[in-house]
Amino acid sequence: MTDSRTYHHGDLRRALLAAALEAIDEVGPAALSLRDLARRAGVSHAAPAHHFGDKAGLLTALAAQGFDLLAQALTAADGDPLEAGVAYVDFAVTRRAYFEVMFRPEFYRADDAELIAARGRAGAVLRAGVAALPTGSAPVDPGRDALAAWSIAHGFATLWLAGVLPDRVGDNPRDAARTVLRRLAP
Amino acid sequence: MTDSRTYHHGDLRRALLAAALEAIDEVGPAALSLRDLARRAGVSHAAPAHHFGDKAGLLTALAAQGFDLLAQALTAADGDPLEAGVAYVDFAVTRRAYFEVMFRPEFYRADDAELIAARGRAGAVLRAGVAALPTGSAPVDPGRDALAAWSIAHGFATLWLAGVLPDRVGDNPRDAARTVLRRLAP
DNA sequence: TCCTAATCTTGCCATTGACAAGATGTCACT
DNA sequence: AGTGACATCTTGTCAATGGCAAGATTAGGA
Repeated sequence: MTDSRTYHHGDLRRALLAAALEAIDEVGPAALSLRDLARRAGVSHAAPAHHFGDKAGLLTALAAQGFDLLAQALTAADGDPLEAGVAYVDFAVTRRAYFEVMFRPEFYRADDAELIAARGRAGAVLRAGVAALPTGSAPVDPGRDALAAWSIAHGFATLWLAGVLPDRVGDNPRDAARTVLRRLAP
Repeated sequence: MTDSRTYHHGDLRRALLAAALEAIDEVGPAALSLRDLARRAGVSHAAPAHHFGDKAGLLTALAAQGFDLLAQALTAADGDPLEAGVAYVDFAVTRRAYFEVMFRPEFYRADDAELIAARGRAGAVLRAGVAALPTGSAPVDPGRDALAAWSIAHGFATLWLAGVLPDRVGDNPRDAARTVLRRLAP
Protein backbone atom coordinates (compact mmCIF):
# COMPACT_ATOMS: atom_id res chain seq x y z
CA MET A 1 0.00 0.00 0.00
CA THR A 2 2.68 2.42 1.02
CA ASP A 3 5.06 1.09 -1.64
CA SER A 4 6.97 4.04 -2.99
CA ARG A 5 7.90 2.32 -6.22
CA THR A 6 4.44 2.44 -7.70
CA TYR A 7 3.33 5.47 -9.62
CA HIS A 8 0.11 5.63 -7.68
CA HIS A 9 0.65 5.92 -3.96
CA GLY A 10 -2.60 4.20 -3.14
CA ASP A 11 -3.26 5.83 0.19
CA LEU A 12 -1.83 9.27 -0.26
CA ARG A 13 -4.61 11.22 1.37
CA ARG A 14 -4.25 9.31 4.62
CA ALA A 15 -0.45 9.41 4.42
CA LEU A 16 -0.47 13.16 3.96
CA LEU A 17 -2.74 13.68 6.95
CA ALA A 18 -0.47 11.46 9.05
CA ALA A 19 2.58 13.36 7.86
CA ALA A 20 0.83 16.62 8.66
CA LEU A 21 0.29 15.49 12.25
CA GLU A 22 3.98 14.72 12.57
CA ALA A 23 5.02 17.99 11.00
CA ILE A 24 2.67 20.06 13.13
CA ASP A 25 4.00 18.40 16.26
CA GLU A 26 7.47 19.42 15.15
CA VAL A 27 7.04 22.95 13.80
CA GLY A 28 3.45 23.98 14.52
CA PRO A 29 0.57 24.46 12.12
CA ALA A 30 1.78 27.84 10.87
CA ALA A 31 5.09 26.57 9.55
CA LEU A 32 3.51 23.56 7.89
CA SER A 33 4.82 23.04 4.37
CA LEU A 34 2.91 21.09 1.76
CA ARG A 35 6.14 20.32 -0.03
CA ASP A 36 7.56 18.87 3.16
CA LEU A 37 4.52 16.64 3.52
CA ALA A 38 4.99 15.49 -0.06
CA ARG A 39 8.61 14.62 0.70
CA ARG A 40 7.62 12.71 3.83
CA ALA A 41 5.10 10.74 1.82
CA GLY A 42 7.58 10.17 -1.01
CA VAL A 43 5.56 11.86 -3.71
CA SER A 44 6.07 14.90 -5.87
CA HIS A 45 5.54 18.41 -4.58
CA ALA A 46 2.27 18.90 -6.41
CA ALA A 47 0.60 15.67 -5.36
CA PRO A 48 -1.09 17.06 -2.23
CA ALA A 49 -2.98 19.63 -4.27
CA HIS A 50 -4.99 16.93 -5.97
CA HIS A 51 -6.40 15.64 -2.71
CA PHE A 52 -6.84 18.83 -0.72
CA GLY A 53 -6.65 21.67 -3.20
CA ASP A 54 -4.45 23.83 -1.06
CA LYS A 55 -3.06 24.08 2.45
CA ALA A 56 -6.34 25.32 3.88
CA GLY A 57 -8.06 22.29 2.39
CA LEU A 58 -5.69 19.92 4.12
CA LEU A 59 -6.08 21.65 7.46
CA THR A 60 -9.85 21.66 7.03
CA ALA A 61 -9.81 17.89 6.68
CA LEU A 62 -7.51 17.63 9.69
CA ALA A 63 -9.75 19.84 11.81
CA ALA A 64 -12.87 17.88 10.90
CA GLN A 65 -11.13 14.63 11.81
CA GLY A 66 -10.01 16.26 15.03
CA PHE A 67 -13.52 17.25 16.06
CA ASP A 68 -14.68 13.68 15.55
CA LEU A 69 -11.80 12.36 17.64
CA LEU A 70 -12.61 14.89 20.35
CA ALA A 71 -16.23 13.78 20.36
CA GLN A 72 -15.03 10.21 20.71
CA ALA A 73 -12.73 11.11 23.60
CA LEU A 74 -15.49 13.01 25.40
CA THR A 75 -17.93 10.16 24.91
CA ALA A 76 -15.58 7.91 26.84
CA ALA A 77 -16.08 10.08 29.93
CA ASP A 78 -19.72 9.07 29.73
CA GLY A 79 -21.73 11.44 31.86
CA ASP A 80 -19.13 12.48 34.42
CA PRO A 81 -18.63 16.21 33.89
CA LEU A 82 -15.30 16.32 35.71
CA GLU A 83 -13.90 13.45 33.69
CA ALA A 84 -15.22 15.03 30.51
CA GLY A 85 -13.20 18.12 31.33
CA VAL A 86 -10.13 16.04 32.08
CA ALA A 87 -10.63 14.21 28.78
CA TYR A 88 -10.87 17.56 26.98
CA VAL A 89 -7.54 18.71 28.39
CA ASP A 90 -5.99 15.31 27.79
CA PHE A 91 -7.08 15.43 24.16
CA ALA A 92 -5.50 18.87 23.75
CA VAL A 93 -2.19 17.65 25.14
CA THR A 94 -1.91 14.17 23.65
CA ARG A 95 -3.37 15.11 20.26
CA ARG A 96 -1.90 18.54 20.23
CA ALA A 97 -1.62 18.82 16.45
CA TYR A 98 -5.36 18.30 16.02
CA PHE A 99 -6.27 20.67 18.81
CA GLU A 100 -4.03 23.45 17.58
CA VAL A 101 -5.65 23.39 14.16
CA MET A 102 -9.24 22.94 15.32
CA PHE A 103 -9.43 26.27 17.10
CA ARG A 104 -7.62 28.37 14.50
CA PRO A 105 -10.27 29.04 11.86
CA GLU A 106 -7.89 31.32 9.99
CA PHE A 107 -5.99 28.21 8.93
CA TYR A 108 -8.87 26.38 7.32
CA ARG A 109 -12.22 26.83 5.62
CA ALA A 110 -14.71 27.45 8.40
CA ASP A 111 -17.61 27.11 5.94
CA ASP A 112 -16.75 23.54 4.97
CA ALA A 113 -19.76 21.27 5.30
CA GLU A 114 -17.94 18.26 6.73
CA LEU A 115 -16.13 20.42 9.22
CA ILE A 116 -19.31 22.10 10.42
CA ALA A 117 -20.97 18.70 10.81
CA ALA A 118 -18.06 17.29 12.80
CA ARG A 119 -17.93 20.36 15.00
CA GLY A 120 -21.64 20.04 15.60
CA ARG A 121 -21.24 16.44 16.70
CA ALA A 122 -18.44 17.37 19.09
CA GLY A 123 -20.52 20.25 20.43
CA ALA A 124 -23.43 17.95 21.17
CA VAL A 125 -21.23 15.57 23.15
CA LEU A 126 -19.70 18.53 24.93
CA ARG A 127 -23.06 19.91 26.01
CA ALA A 128 -24.19 16.47 27.11
CA GLY A 129 -20.99 16.05 29.11
CA VAL A 130 -21.58 19.12 31.23
CA ALA A 131 -25.35 18.68 31.54
CA ALA A 132 -24.92 16.95 34.88
CA LEU A 133 -22.91 19.82 36.30
CA PRO A 134 -24.08 21.13 39.65
CA THR A 135 -25.25 24.66 38.93
CA GLY A 136 -23.98 27.64 40.86
CA SER A 137 -25.58 28.83 44.06
CA ALA A 138 -28.59 30.05 42.17
CA PRO A 139 -29.43 28.50 38.80
CA VAL A 140 -29.18 31.40 36.40
CA ASP A 141 -28.82 30.30 32.84
CA PRO A 142 -28.50 26.63 31.96
CA GLY A 143 -26.24 27.60 29.05
CA ARG A 144 -24.06 29.74 31.23
CA ASP A 145 -22.74 26.83 33.28
CA ALA A 146 -21.98 24.85 30.16
CA LEU A 147 -20.12 27.82 28.75
CA ALA A 148 -18.21 28.31 31.97
CA ALA A 149 -17.22 24.64 32.01
CA TRP A 150 -16.12 24.72 28.39
CA SER A 151 -14.17 27.92 29.03
CA ILE A 152 -12.26 26.64 32.03
CA ALA A 153 -11.32 23.38 30.34
CA HIS A 154 -10.38 25.10 27.10
CA GLY A 155 -8.50 27.81 28.89
CA PHE A 156 -6.47 25.43 30.99
CA ALA A 157 -5.66 23.33 27.94
CA THR A 158 -4.60 26.37 25.94
CA LEU A 159 -2.45 27.76 28.74
CA TRP A 160 -0.83 24.37 29.20
CA LEU A 161 0.01 24.12 25.51
CA ALA A 162 1.33 27.67 25.47
CA GLY A 163 3.73 26.68 28.22
CA VAL A 164 2.98 29.70 30.35
CA LEU A 165 1.74 27.91 33.46
CA PRO A 166 3.96 28.12 36.55
CA ASP A 167 6.21 25.17 37.26
CA ARG A 168 4.46 24.13 40.43
CA VAL A 169 1.48 22.97 38.34
CA GLY A 170 3.56 19.90 37.65
CA ASP A 171 3.99 17.84 34.51
CA ASN A 172 0.88 15.73 34.57
CA PRO A 173 -1.85 17.53 32.64
CA ARG A 174 -4.61 15.16 33.73
CA ASP A 175 -3.95 15.57 37.44
CA ALA A 176 -3.45 19.31 37.15
CA ALA A 177 -6.63 19.67 35.11
CA ARG A 178 -8.63 17.64 37.61
CA THR A 179 -7.49 19.86 40.43
CA VAL A 180 -8.42 23.04 38.61
CA LEU A 181 -11.68 21.75 37.17
CA ARG A 182 -12.86 20.65 40.60
CA ARG A 183 -13.30 24.33 41.30
CA LEU A 184 -16.39 24.13 39.05
CA ALA A 185 -17.37 20.48 39.44
CA PRO A 186 -16.57 19.59 43.04
CA MET B 1 9.08 62.09 11.43
CA THR B 2 7.24 59.77 9.15
CA ASP B 3 8.46 61.65 6.08
CA SER B 4 9.04 59.09 3.39
CA ARG B 5 11.36 61.33 1.38
CA THR B 6 14.21 61.10 3.83
CA TYR B 7 16.65 58.27 3.61
CA HIS B 8 16.35 57.57 7.30
CA HIS B 9 12.83 56.85 8.40
CA GLY B 10 13.38 58.18 11.88
CA ASP B 11 10.85 56.08 13.70
CA LEU B 12 10.89 52.86 11.78
CA ARG B 13 10.82 50.50 14.70
CA ARG B 14 7.62 51.98 16.03
CA ALA B 15 6.13 52.24 12.55
CA LEU B 16 6.84 48.57 11.87
CA LEU B 17 5.22 47.48 15.10
CA ALA B 18 2.16 49.58 14.29
CA ALA B 19 2.03 48.12 10.79
CA ALA B 20 2.35 44.64 12.26
CA LEU B 21 -0.70 45.23 14.44
CA GLU B 22 -2.71 46.24 11.40
CA ALA B 23 -1.48 43.32 9.34
CA ILE B 24 -2.16 40.80 12.08
CA ASP B 25 -5.68 42.13 12.46
CA GLU B 26 -6.16 41.54 8.76
CA VAL B 27 -4.46 38.22 8.09
CA GLY B 28 -3.44 36.81 11.45
CA PRO B 29 0.04 36.40 12.91
CA ALA B 30 0.90 33.34 10.86
CA ALA B 31 0.50 35.04 7.50
CA LEU B 32 2.43 38.09 8.60
CA SER B 33 4.94 39.20 5.97
CA LEU B 34 7.95 41.31 6.81
CA ARG B 35 8.04 42.61 3.26
CA ASP B 36 4.45 43.70 3.58
CA LEU B 37 5.30 45.61 6.74
CA ALA B 38 8.18 47.25 4.93
CA ARG B 39 5.84 48.33 2.15
CA ARG B 40 3.33 49.73 4.65
CA ALA B 41 6.09 51.73 6.29
CA GLY B 42 7.46 52.86 2.95
CA VAL B 43 10.90 51.36 3.35
CA SER B 44 12.85 48.69 1.55
CA HIS B 45 12.21 45.02 2.15
CA ALA B 46 15.35 44.50 4.18
CA ALA B 47 14.89 47.40 6.56
CA PRO B 48 12.95 45.46 9.23
CA ALA B 49 15.82 43.05 9.68
CA HIS B 50 18.02 45.76 11.09
CA HIS B 51 15.62 46.49 13.95
CA PHE B 52 14.31 43.05 14.76
CA GLY B 53 16.68 40.59 13.15
CA ASP B 54 13.96 38.37 11.81
CA LYS B 55 10.24 37.78 12.06
CA ALA B 56 10.52 36.08 15.43
CA GLY B 57 12.36 39.12 16.73
CA LEU B 58 9.58 41.44 15.68
CA LEU B 59 6.91 39.26 17.23
CA THR B 60 8.96 38.99 20.41
CA ALA B 61 8.94 42.76 20.74
CA LEU B 62 5.23 42.81 20.01
CA ALA B 63 4.51 40.16 22.63
CA ALA B 64 6.54 41.95 25.27
CA GLN B 65 4.70 45.18 24.56
CA GLY B 66 1.44 43.23 24.73
CA PHE B 67 2.17 41.83 28.18
CA ASP B 68 2.84 45.32 29.47
CA LEU B 69 -0.41 46.58 27.97
CA LEU B 70 -2.26 43.66 29.53
CA ALA B 71 -0.76 44.43 32.92
CA GLN B 72 -1.90 48.00 32.47
CA ALA B 73 -5.43 46.94 31.55
CA LEU B 74 -5.65 44.59 34.52
CA THR B 75 -4.37 47.24 36.88
CA ALA B 76 -7.33 49.41 35.90
CA ALA B 77 -9.68 46.82 37.39
CA ASP B 78 -7.98 47.52 40.70
CA GLY B 79 -8.80 44.73 43.08
CA ASP B 80 -12.13 43.57 41.73
CA PRO B 81 -11.57 39.99 40.54
CA LEU B 82 -14.66 39.93 38.33
CA GLU B 83 -13.73 43.15 36.59
CA ALA B 84 -10.18 41.92 36.19
CA GLY B 85 -11.53 38.92 34.32
CA VAL B 86 -13.74 41.13 32.19
CA ALA B 87 -10.74 43.35 31.47
CA TYR B 88 -8.74 40.27 30.45
CA VAL B 89 -11.38 39.22 27.93
CA ASP B 90 -11.81 42.79 26.75
CA PHE B 91 -8.08 43.07 26.16
CA ALA B 92 -8.11 39.88 24.10
CA VAL B 93 -10.92 41.16 21.91
CA THR B 94 -10.01 44.80 21.48
CA ARG B 95 -6.26 44.23 21.21
CA ARG B 96 -6.57 40.96 19.41
CA ALA B 97 -3.31 41.21 17.52
CA TYR B 98 -1.31 41.48 20.72
CA PHE B 99 -3.22 38.69 22.43
CA GLU B 100 -2.88 36.29 19.52
CA VAL B 101 0.89 36.68 19.50
CA MET B 102 1.41 36.66 23.27
CA PHE B 103 0.18 33.12 23.75
CA ARG B 104 1.87 31.56 20.75
CA PRO B 105 5.46 31.02 21.87
CA GLU B 106 6.27 29.23 18.64
CA PHE B 107 6.10 32.60 16.89
CA TYR B 108 8.66 34.37 19.03
CA ARG B 109 11.72 33.87 21.23
CA ALA B 110 10.39 32.69 24.56
CA ASP B 111 13.84 33.09 26.13
CA ASP B 112 14.03 36.81 25.41
CA ALA B 113 14.87 38.76 28.56
CA GLU B 114 12.55 41.70 27.97
CA LEU B 115 9.69 39.39 27.14
CA ILE B 116 10.17 37.31 30.26
CA ALA B 117 10.28 40.45 32.36
CA ALA B 118 7.09 41.83 30.82
CA ARG B 119 5.33 38.50 31.23
CA GLY B 120 6.43 38.45 34.84
CA ARG B 121 4.95 41.88 35.44
CA ALA B 122 1.65 40.86 33.84
CA GLY B 123 1.61 37.67 35.89
CA ALA B 124 2.05 39.59 39.11
CA VAL B 125 -0.89 41.85 38.33
CA LEU B 126 -2.91 38.83 37.34
CA ARG B 127 -2.26 37.05 40.61
CA ALA B 128 -3.03 40.20 42.54
CA GLY B 129 -6.27 40.60 40.62
CA VAL B 130 -7.64 37.24 41.62
CA ALA B 131 -6.29 37.29 45.15
CA ALA B 132 -9.60 38.58 46.47
CA LEU B 133 -11.52 35.73 44.88
CA PRO B 134 -13.88 33.88 47.19
CA THR B 135 -12.44 30.38 47.46
CA GLY B 136 -14.48 27.28 46.75
CA SER B 137 -16.55 25.56 49.36
CA ALA B 138 -13.44 24.30 51.10
CA PRO B 139 -10.20 26.21 50.65
CA VAL B 140 -7.91 23.73 48.95
CA ASP B 141 -4.96 25.36 47.29
CA PRO B 142 -4.62 29.13 47.11
CA GLY B 143 -2.94 28.77 43.73
CA ARG B 144 -5.67 26.55 42.42
CA ASP B 145 -8.32 29.25 42.52
CA ALA B 146 -6.05 31.70 40.76
CA LEU B 147 -5.36 29.11 38.09
CA ALA B 148 -9.03 28.36 37.70
CA ALA B 149 -9.81 32.05 37.33
CA TRP B 150 -7.08 32.56 34.78
CA SER B 151 -8.24 29.47 32.88
CA ILE B 152 -11.87 30.50 32.65
CA ALA B 153 -11.05 34.03 31.51
CA HIS B 154 -8.42 32.86 29.06
CA GLY B 155 -10.64 30.08 27.77
CA PHE B 156 -13.61 32.32 27.19
CA ALA B 157 -11.42 34.88 25.43
CA THR B 158 -9.85 32.23 23.22
CA LEU B 159 -13.17 30.66 22.32
CA TRP B 160 -14.59 34.08 21.54
CA LEU B 161 -11.69 34.90 19.24
CA ALA B 162 -11.94 31.52 17.56
CA GLY B 163 -15.56 32.31 16.72
CA VAL B 164 -16.87 28.99 17.89
CA LEU B 165 -19.26 30.22 20.58
CA PRO B 166 -22.97 29.79 19.90
CA ASP B 167 -24.86 32.82 18.60
CA ARG B 168 -26.98 33.25 21.68
CA VAL B 169 -23.90 34.42 23.59
CA GLY B 170 -24.45 37.72 21.83
CA ASP B 171 -22.01 40.20 20.37
CA ASN B 172 -20.87 42.03 23.48
CA PRO B 173 -17.78 40.29 24.84
CA ARG B 174 -17.73 42.24 28.10
CA ASP B 175 -21.30 41.40 29.04
CA ALA B 176 -20.95 37.79 27.97
CA ALA B 177 -17.70 37.44 29.88
CA ARG B 178 -19.20 38.95 33.01
CA THR B 179 -22.04 36.45 32.92
CA VAL B 180 -19.73 33.47 32.53
CA LEU B 181 -17.12 34.68 34.99
CA ARG B 182 -19.75 35.20 37.67
CA ARG B 183 -19.86 31.42 37.86
CA LEU B 184 -16.52 31.66 39.68
CA ALA B 185 -16.74 35.11 41.23
CA PRO B 186 -20.37 35.63 42.17
C1' DT C 1 35.31 69.36 10.55
C1' DC C 2 35.66 64.49 10.30
C1' DC C 3 34.82 59.94 11.14
C1' DT C 4 32.56 56.10 13.27
C1' DA C 5 28.46 53.71 13.82
C1' DA C 6 23.68 53.33 12.95
C1' DT C 7 20.31 53.16 9.49
C1' DC C 8 18.54 51.96 5.16
C1' DT C 9 18.98 50.12 0.09
C1' DT C 10 20.00 47.01 -3.61
C1' DG C 11 20.97 42.51 -5.09
C1' DC C 12 20.82 37.81 -4.48
C1' DC C 13 19.42 32.83 -3.31
C1' DA C 14 16.70 28.94 -1.48
C1' DT C 15 12.08 27.73 -0.23
C1' DT C 16 7.28 27.82 -0.71
C1' DG C 17 2.28 27.79 -2.61
C1' DA C 18 -0.19 27.61 -6.54
C1' DC C 19 -1.14 26.69 -11.27
C1' DA C 20 -0.78 24.35 -15.97
C1' DA C 21 0.17 20.61 -18.84
C1' DG C 22 1.49 16.08 -19.45
C1' DA C 23 2.37 11.10 -17.94
C1' DT C 24 0.65 6.96 -15.72
C1' DG C 25 -2.44 3.82 -13.74
C1' DT C 26 -7.34 2.20 -12.61
C1' DC C 27 -11.82 0.88 -13.49
C1' DA C 28 -16.26 0.48 -15.62
C1' DC C 29 -18.39 -0.99 -19.63
C1' DT C 30 -18.70 -3.65 -23.65
C1' DA D 1 -9.81 -9.17 -23.57
C1' DG D 2 -10.21 -4.37 -25.26
C1' DT D 3 -10.95 0.48 -24.74
C1' DG D 4 -11.96 4.85 -23.29
C1' DA D 5 -12.91 8.00 -19.46
C1' DC D 6 -11.30 9.38 -15.24
C1' DA D 7 -8.52 9.65 -11.09
C1' DT D 8 -3.93 10.04 -9.65
C1' DC D 9 0.64 11.64 -9.80
C1' DT D 10 4.81 14.21 -12.14
C1' DT D 11 7.37 17.84 -14.21
C1' DG D 12 7.83 22.61 -15.14
C1' DT D 13 7.01 27.25 -14.09
C1' DC D 14 6.03 31.77 -11.65
C1' DA D 15 5.47 35.20 -8.05
C1' DA D 16 6.15 35.99 -3.18
C1' DT D 17 8.74 35.41 0.95
C1' DG D 18 12.67 35.22 4.54
C1' DG D 19 17.17 35.87 5.15
C1' DC D 20 21.93 37.12 4.02
C1' DA D 21 25.73 40.13 2.04
C1' DA D 22 27.58 44.28 0.42
C1' DG D 23 27.12 48.97 -0.39
C1' DA D 24 24.95 53.79 0.08
C1' DT D 25 23.39 57.46 3.16
C1' DT D 26 22.93 59.96 7.31
C1' DA D 27 23.34 61.23 12.29
C1' DG D 28 25.96 62.53 16.08
C1' DG D 29 29.96 62.78 18.82
C1' DA D 30 35.30 63.60 19.03
